[in-house]
Amino acid sequence: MIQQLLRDALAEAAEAEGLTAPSEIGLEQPANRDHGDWSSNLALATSKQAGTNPRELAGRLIARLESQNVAHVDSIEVAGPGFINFRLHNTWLVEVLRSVVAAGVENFGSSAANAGKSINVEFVSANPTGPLHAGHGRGAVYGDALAALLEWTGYDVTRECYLNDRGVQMQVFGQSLAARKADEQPEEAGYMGQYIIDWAEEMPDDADPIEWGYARALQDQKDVLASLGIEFDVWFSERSLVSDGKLEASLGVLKERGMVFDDGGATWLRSTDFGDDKDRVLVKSDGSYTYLTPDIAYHHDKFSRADELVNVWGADHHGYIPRMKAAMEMLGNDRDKLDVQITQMVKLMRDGQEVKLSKRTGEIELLSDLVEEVGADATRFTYLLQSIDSQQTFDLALAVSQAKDNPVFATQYAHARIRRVQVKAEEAGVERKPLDEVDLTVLVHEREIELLRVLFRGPEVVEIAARERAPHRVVGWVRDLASAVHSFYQNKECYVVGDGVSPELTQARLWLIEAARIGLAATLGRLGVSAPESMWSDEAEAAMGSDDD
RNA sequence: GUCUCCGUAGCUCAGUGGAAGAGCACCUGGCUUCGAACCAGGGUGUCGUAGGUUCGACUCCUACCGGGGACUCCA
Repeated sequence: MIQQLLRDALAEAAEAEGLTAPSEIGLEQPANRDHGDWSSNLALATSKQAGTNPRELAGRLIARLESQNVAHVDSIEVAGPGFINFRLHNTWLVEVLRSVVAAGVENFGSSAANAGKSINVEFVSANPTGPLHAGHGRGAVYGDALAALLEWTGYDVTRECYLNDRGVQMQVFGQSLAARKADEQPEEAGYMGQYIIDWAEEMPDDADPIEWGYARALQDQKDVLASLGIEFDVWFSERSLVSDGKLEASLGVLKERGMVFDDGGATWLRSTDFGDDKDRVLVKSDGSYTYLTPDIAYHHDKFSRADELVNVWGADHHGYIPRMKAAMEMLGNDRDKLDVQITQMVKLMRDGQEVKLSKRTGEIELLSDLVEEVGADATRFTYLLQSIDSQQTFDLALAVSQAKDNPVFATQYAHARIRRVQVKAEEAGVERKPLDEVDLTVLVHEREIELLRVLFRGPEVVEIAARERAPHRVVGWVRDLASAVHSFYQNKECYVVGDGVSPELTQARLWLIEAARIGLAATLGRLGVSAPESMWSDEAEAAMGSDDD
């Protein structure tokens, strides 16, 4: 690995200067290529220790480095306030290509960084009282992609969805269905959406509105999630916490430990003792539980099943975090192992107009409508485009655009273009020789180098994205890769097979595009987006074929 | 009032304490379908404001300004 090589060399140089190098020597690929291929801040970090200014120290370190004759290194220079910049021969990128091909689509970007650790990712967890809307979609796709990212880095991942299948809202849901069935308006606090009217019509006369509605809603949610390729390992029922006694058990522990008190006929959790801004009611004065109580039992149960927990919640739940963390701490769990990711709101735009998501008014943008309109790939990719920390505008027109200003299209198209070249090469009778027999050092064109440089960054991006819980970083990277593929493909000096291209160059470029294809297919696959063979539909392709005649 | 997210190019947004970015839009040139449902160039910025920490801050800390969201014996 090139970084290790350079770090070792830097450490050796520092030692020769009598310096104690930092445990992790700073080394990065500068954004600006005028600053070389790799850059280290070692001199800046140790100049105080050396008792000299960074630039002078950098000069001394460079003299040491030059005498080491480090592999791949072409030249070293001091720059800016004291950076040590390395310029490398392209030979180091040949190793990148080999490692990508060796990993293949299955293993590209994967690591064992978190091997042996289990993690539970809970997401969606929408009330089973209605269909999922477009706002839920963001959390659903984010959670699923995050789970994939975590698997990529070695975690044993459980995808889990919590079902709030008991309590007040289920009663209200059942009453609303029953009211509509009787052609009446639901009571004021009831569910007003059009779907209640539709479902009430479907509901058999003798059905229990709550149980029938629960099954109906759950199936509806499962169907739309399946259409997005999302499947859960565990559907966890809130009712089961009551029936198997886990709710009473965790409440009992809290009582035993003096974590609750009675006031006004209600039972309160002393959450302020553990960082919450108010105490919270667990058992209301009418004897019923609040939403929080079973949820505490639920999270305590999850802690018994996984080393780490991730919750994906909507922005309206952020205030809920301190009380849950407080309760987990009271029950003896490590609050820092509960990681809550908050997704900010999504605005849907169609024809420049905002589409409202309000459940109350019934003006609801269903996730199923969204998927039907733009397709599963575009839905997933678009949701994943930007950080969940910022509000998102989801442009329905852009998501289906068949042009490169649509990031989904541009990225998939890059894969299709590579496949087309590969197929054409085969049709022309050009066979790709085994990698060992191919001279990759002929890859020196700027477009080729750029492809390899992007590919090199891939695994590191995956690692950062998993740590930061930020799938959008992988999306950013795969867009960069696609862009590099398009630049390569469009460049007339970069034909893979052609009259002016030597057989040696053809072989090297066949492997180059295969490496790029691996990067695209592996990343898109993990994000749950397809890597198509062609962007044309079968019919369009047939039509084009006949045009050639 | 308290908590929280956001504030970076005209717009939409990336940015891991290290030397300000992408796409779109815009301008210039190219492109008779060949691998062009385009290509090559061009950046226009007090990184919301003011302090602080640091050799170094878009990044960390504090306060303030502006916008979104949340505060319940609701879920």
